[in-house]
Amino acid sequence: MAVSRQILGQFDLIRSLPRDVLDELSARMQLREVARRAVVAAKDVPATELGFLVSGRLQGVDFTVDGRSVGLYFVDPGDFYSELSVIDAQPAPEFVVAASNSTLAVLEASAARELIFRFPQLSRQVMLRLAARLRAVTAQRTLLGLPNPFQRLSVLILQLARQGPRGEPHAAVPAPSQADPNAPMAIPQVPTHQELAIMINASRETVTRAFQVLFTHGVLVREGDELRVVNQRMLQDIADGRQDPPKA
Amino acid sequence: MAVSRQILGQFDLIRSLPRDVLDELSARMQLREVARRAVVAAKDVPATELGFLVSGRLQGVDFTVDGRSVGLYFVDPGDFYSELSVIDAQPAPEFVVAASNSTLAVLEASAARELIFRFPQLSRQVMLRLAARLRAVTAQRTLLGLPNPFQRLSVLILQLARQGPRGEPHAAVPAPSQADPNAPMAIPQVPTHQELAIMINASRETVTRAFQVLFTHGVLVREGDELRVVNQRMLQDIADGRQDPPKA
DNA sequence: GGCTGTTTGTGCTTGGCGTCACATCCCAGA
DNA sequence: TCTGGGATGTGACGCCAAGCACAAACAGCC
Repeated sequence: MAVSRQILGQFDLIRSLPRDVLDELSARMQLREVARRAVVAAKDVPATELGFLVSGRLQGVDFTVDGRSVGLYFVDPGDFYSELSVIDAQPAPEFVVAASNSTLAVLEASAARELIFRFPQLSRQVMLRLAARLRAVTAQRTLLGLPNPFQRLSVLILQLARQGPRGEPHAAVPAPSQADPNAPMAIPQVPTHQELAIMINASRETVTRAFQVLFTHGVLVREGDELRVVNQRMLQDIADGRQDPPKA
Repeated sequence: MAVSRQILGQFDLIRSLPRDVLDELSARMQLREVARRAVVAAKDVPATELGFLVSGRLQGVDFTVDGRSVGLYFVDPGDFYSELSVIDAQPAPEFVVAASNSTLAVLEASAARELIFRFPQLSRQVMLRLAARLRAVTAQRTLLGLPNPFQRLSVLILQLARQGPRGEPHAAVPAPSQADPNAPMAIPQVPTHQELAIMINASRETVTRAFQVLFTHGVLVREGDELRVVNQRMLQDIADGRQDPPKA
């Protein structure tokens, strides 16, 4: 077998398939090792295979005109990737690179497509994944549509604090109205100012200065690697445009 | 029957289902008339039904903080809508309103969900729709990430000229590298400067002024309702950041 | 410990773009 | 034909944020 049944069992997507199908998959899939920084799936090229991450970590990234990279989402072991390009056979809109040394199991695109549509359970999961990504990107688009850098940063902080540790842009973000305004919020692994700046389409210095203001107003507190949101209401008010960003 | 078989036959999505399923659908679906401007599906609320447009026209819209509406996509007769919220049972990220008086056929959400996952053919179509929307939104996000308003406008013009008459953000936009640089490009129904301004996150005046520059440099020509792209290369160069926007 | 590269903080200057104001222009509808 | 409302064009002004330059803090790593 090219890929052991044991490994296939790691993946929610295909775990529960009938034995004979799993056997065939096992034979047709390929195991592959990639080093950190390796490009796992190229942009602007239709994916040739659907990938499953066995171990390590991948990241969806894109590049701005000036060559900076923008992190879009992470892929963790047990997850799959390249599903968009596989299902519509169009060029991928982003790169997938290895964030650390990783082991992949890949299945040829047309076989993957056929498999996905044959089993409703798979269709369902892939569809939910697409839906989650659609929501995440929509949220990003809304954010970038805001006029004020300060406002964009506020929205981003709230988004990051709501969702898991590092990214999971796939996760559905609850609407502001649903969020408990008293729940303590924190961002465990704060991205660098530079990274935040790219996400909100602003300069690094602007982010730094905005943080200064938020610190001095006691809206945020830095605690080691963690960023705590102390005054969530104020942040929300700025994000919603109900309140102007404090000058200093 | 609540909805005639004849009407169901209009919809690619369900047209080819078995007779007995169609009969059941026919009985379970509801026909509804809505007036222009009516809200067909609300934002931030999970959809209660999957909708099919029989006649008229719908539009997906969102609102900015200052109350302006942003057109996201259109729904034409034969299309369906609210699929995102139906399949993941989460609140809808945008409104769907009637762009003109319209006739809808609706199917209760859980029934729709079950139907979609029962027939691979439906899964496939819905998935392709989601994929197309994901690509469209991703393109928008990329566009808004560009630093220069002039650059953003150039990208938008190229996008609009590539795709159909009025929008179809659902349509897959070919990558720049694939586009024939000699093919004459045009935007048949130019949106107003105000609308364009919102799409690229700039002010109306900035759009006007940018157009002036493009006209005087012979990059664009206005021809009645149509906007022709004369110098596609220059537009592309500006869009890709290879060339600075001309000052005047 | 030192050394090097990355991240953060801050002042200064400048240009770009948002905003206001008003003049046209265009067209639909009375 | 006139008229009013929306779309467009254009000048003037002010301010915000980008960009540059550099200092300081910090993290690895030998």
